[in-house]
Amino acid sequence: MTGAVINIVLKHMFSENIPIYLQIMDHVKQDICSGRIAMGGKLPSVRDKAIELSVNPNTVRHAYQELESEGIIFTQRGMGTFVTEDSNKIDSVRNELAQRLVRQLIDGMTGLGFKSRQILLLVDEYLSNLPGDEER
Amino acid sequence: MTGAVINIVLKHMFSENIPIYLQIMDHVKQDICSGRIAMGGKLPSVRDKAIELSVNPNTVRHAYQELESEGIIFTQRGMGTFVTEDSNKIDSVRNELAQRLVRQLIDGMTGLGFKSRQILLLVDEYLSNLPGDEER
Amino acid sequence: MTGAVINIVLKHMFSENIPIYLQIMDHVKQDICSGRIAMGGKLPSVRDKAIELSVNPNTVRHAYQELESEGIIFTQRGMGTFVTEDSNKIDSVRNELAQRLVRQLIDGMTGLGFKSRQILLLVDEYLSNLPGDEER
Amino acid sequence: MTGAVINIVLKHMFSENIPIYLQIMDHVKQDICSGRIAMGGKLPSVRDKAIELSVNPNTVRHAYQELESEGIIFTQRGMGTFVTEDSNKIDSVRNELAQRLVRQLIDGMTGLGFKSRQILLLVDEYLSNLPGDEER
DNA sequence: GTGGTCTAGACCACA
DNA sequence: GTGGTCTAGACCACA
Repeated sequence: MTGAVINIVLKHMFSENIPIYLQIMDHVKQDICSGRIAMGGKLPSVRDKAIELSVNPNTVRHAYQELESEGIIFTQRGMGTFVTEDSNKIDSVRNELAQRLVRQLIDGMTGLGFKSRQILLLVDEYLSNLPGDEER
Repeated sequence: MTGAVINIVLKHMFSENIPIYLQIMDHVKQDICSGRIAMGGKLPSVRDKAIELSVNPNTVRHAYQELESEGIIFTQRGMGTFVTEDSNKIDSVRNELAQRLVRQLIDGMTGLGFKSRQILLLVDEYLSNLPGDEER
Repeated sequence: MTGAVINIVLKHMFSENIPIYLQIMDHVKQDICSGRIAMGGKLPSVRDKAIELSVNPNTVRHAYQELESEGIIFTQRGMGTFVTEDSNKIDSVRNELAQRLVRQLIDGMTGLGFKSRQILLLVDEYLSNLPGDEER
Repeated sequence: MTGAVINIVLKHMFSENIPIYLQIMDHVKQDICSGRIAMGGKLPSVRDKAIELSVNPNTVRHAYQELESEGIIFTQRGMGTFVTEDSNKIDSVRNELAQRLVRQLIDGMTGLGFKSRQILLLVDEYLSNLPGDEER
């Protein structure tokens, strides 16, 4: 009754407007493309991943299923879920994602009225303020 | 009755996984921030915009209402919808959007394992392949 | 371009969520019931009232028509619009309005969990803070 | 085909001239401020409330969304809608509503030509005729 | 013509 | 089951 009351509903860290299962898919793809999970390596179980992300297991399952149907991961009965060993596949995923990101940036910035030079400058500036990243 | 009938359903050009009304909001913001719609200027009517985008009027209205609640546009009963005349507001929207775009790019690329130098190179390359844009 | 820009869209003083023509009706009723416009007296023309209220003449006309259909005012071709001379009519309007106001207050306050004593206190307090009103 | 057919369309109990979603908002606020729904408690689901009120679910959703944007309630994906746990928020809502009600009464009655003493008398009289309300 | 509200009904993501 | 988005279409208030 006395003192400040704060609403604590600590949940996952996903952006509100994109389906969570899609965001999980992107995360997993990043883990694979960056090598954080090796080719042929084992993914966390649906259960564990759900706990890690504070999300319902169904949501993780949905993401894994989509990734499987895209051929990026595969499931082995009773063993778990694994990254494909097709390096071409992984490369193409990586390229697609990178393409999409760059296109989004430039389409968006152009729509806002920024010129090429200004876009490059802003990106450079933002990168300069990043911590770490020794080997630039 | 005779011969094949082909149903061509030309529809809007929206990305699949983000609510349409949010994409409309971003488009309108871009129109405003780039000056394509002047400060204080009149937006297309809900109905017209809906036709232009091949979308239900309710969806456009949803977008306009959100924009109004963000203070970027305002409505005059029976007269239409207009861009705010508060230039500070517009500037801050522009900055927010630019920030978001750059952050998305860099977070995503970093997650994929790209280094700063590579990111800048890719952006530069993409920009070089753009048509027009004389005054870079 | 420099200095603060303020959005001036000075318009009528009506509450947003109730049709303007209804609010005009209530205002006219108050003018009549309080005697500010005498029984049999002449109302401002639609045109003048519209200007006074910064409203479209159609809206005032709508209000006047409704009032006429309620028998509170009547129109004389070429002469203008006049208050009824039926004092019973006016009394009953006054009672209806007063009833409605008191009921709204008490239903609302009760819904909020206020007790009778608290309601009276709040009303009294509010009245005490009113300016003027010598002859209480 | 034989005999008279009578269509009885039992509908909600809303006043005609105020948008239904606003009336729902007020009702919910009253439920919260009076403690009929506890702080942090769960609101009826959109669907249930719609059935209870004989109203389209979209209308209830509209009301809930506005209440959420006012910070009085919040939504948890797939779980439901809940009352804020910020007691200050609730207090301020309660005060605002009470203020509005009292102001409406007094402005209206004054406009009708009632004096302070008369207003208090009428309110008192109305309260005396209420059933129940032991603990006045 | 212009925005605002409402209904009916479908489909989706999440728990 | 729960909220969110979207379509199709009707009717209203206001200018």
